Amino acid sequence: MTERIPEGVIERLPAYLNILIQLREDGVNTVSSARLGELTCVNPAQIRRDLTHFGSFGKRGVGYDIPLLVERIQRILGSDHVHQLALVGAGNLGSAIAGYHGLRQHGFHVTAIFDNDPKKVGTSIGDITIQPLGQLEQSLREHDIRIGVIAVPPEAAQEVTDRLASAGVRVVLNYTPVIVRVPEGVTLHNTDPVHELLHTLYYLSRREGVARV
Amino acid sequence: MTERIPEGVIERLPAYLNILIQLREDGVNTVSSARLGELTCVNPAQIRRDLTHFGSFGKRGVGYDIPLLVERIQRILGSDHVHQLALVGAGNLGSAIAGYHGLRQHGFHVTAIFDNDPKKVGTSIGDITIQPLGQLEQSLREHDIRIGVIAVPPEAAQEVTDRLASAGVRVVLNYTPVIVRVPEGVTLHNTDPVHELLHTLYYLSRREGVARV
DNA sequence: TAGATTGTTAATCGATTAACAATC
DNA sequence: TAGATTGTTAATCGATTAACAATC
Repeated sequence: MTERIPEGVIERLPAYLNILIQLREDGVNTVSSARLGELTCVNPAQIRRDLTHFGSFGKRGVGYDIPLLVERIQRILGSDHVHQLALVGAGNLGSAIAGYHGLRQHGFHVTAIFDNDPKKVGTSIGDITIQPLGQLEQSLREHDIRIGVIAVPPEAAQEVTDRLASAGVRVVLNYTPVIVRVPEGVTLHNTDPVHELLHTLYYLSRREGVARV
Repeated sequence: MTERIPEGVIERLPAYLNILIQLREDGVNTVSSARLGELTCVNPAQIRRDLTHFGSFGKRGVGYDIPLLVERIQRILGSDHVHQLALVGAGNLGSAIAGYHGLRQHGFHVTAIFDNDPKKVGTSIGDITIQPLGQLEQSLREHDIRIGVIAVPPEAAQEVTDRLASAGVRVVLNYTPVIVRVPEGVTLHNTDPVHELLHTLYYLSRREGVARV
């Protein structure tokens, strides 16, 4: 299976997974590509096409077994096992992220939280004790953490990114509005609400667009 | 100019804008499509192509005038004037959003904040006083607010969405992990950090991908 | 067996890119 | 004038979709 998988496919898999998990929670056992297409706003033919990149998971005349498909997609994405995650910044945003239910649901576990506010260090969010920034490198190496989430004030973003990267982090999720640079081999995700709002705005001002994004 | 603009173009404009604003702040006056392409990780030909959908803003042999291009893109997107925004939920996440610098920078103004915790009602975030949820409809109509941001606990997400929509909101930005339904004519944006993490995970587990997303 | 729905191929569609003439 | 870089066309590429045979 050395075939190259198109980006678009990988981007849609989490959307399928979300709906499938919700269906599973509702006790539904089987779903057709037609129904899944409705729920995800994706063309049914495309869903079938997407899945065939990884194998054939359905039963003709019946549809897809939901628990099985969930499992398969999770294995494809790598969310079938726990991923440890370091959170830098324990302000409002950091606290919100640490408490976010969806993370846990998909196998992400906040293992370490850092902040350089002495008032916060030593206190806890959930069951994680906030550590001083100085311990970042040591702690990351100790737990072999590969994913870092940045929720610090903008001016600290680049420095924190650099330190995360040099401590072995492979994926950086940047929640600040600053554009940070990452070294080769590190994947950067910018989560900028404004970016999306601007995008929507275009359609809003045109009185167009019912696009679900 | 009744030409249909491809989605992809509209999605890239905010990225151009972000870089252009940053360049402008750095005092740079002119940029070529080649340089802008480098900074945004977009093919220069594509940038030029994208812009021609709206006119021709550059000077051959010279490049693009940054202040002018910023202005043009802002006008295209509709971020050249202030947009009022209602925030529902004043917990950690809500507070983080209210204090987010990038919003203001792009002309978004948090006009009203709602929460149903009596301890929070009456207190302020920045210079906005938190109102009880009961005042949502009245307050939205009064200020003619078209954009709503949901930062409430998951179980309240759908109800709040419904109320926002029926009070005239046209764009809903959903920060909860719940899938909410919106009526026809309302644009929904889901901001789900897990979605992105899962996407990245795929490349991480394959030791591939340096994709900047 | 009849009905349903997948997996897969082939056709369509649109987006990206390369190339270059226009022009600053 | 020479060099640079746009605007635009045409070629490439890839992704989406329709259609249908396979099969549950």
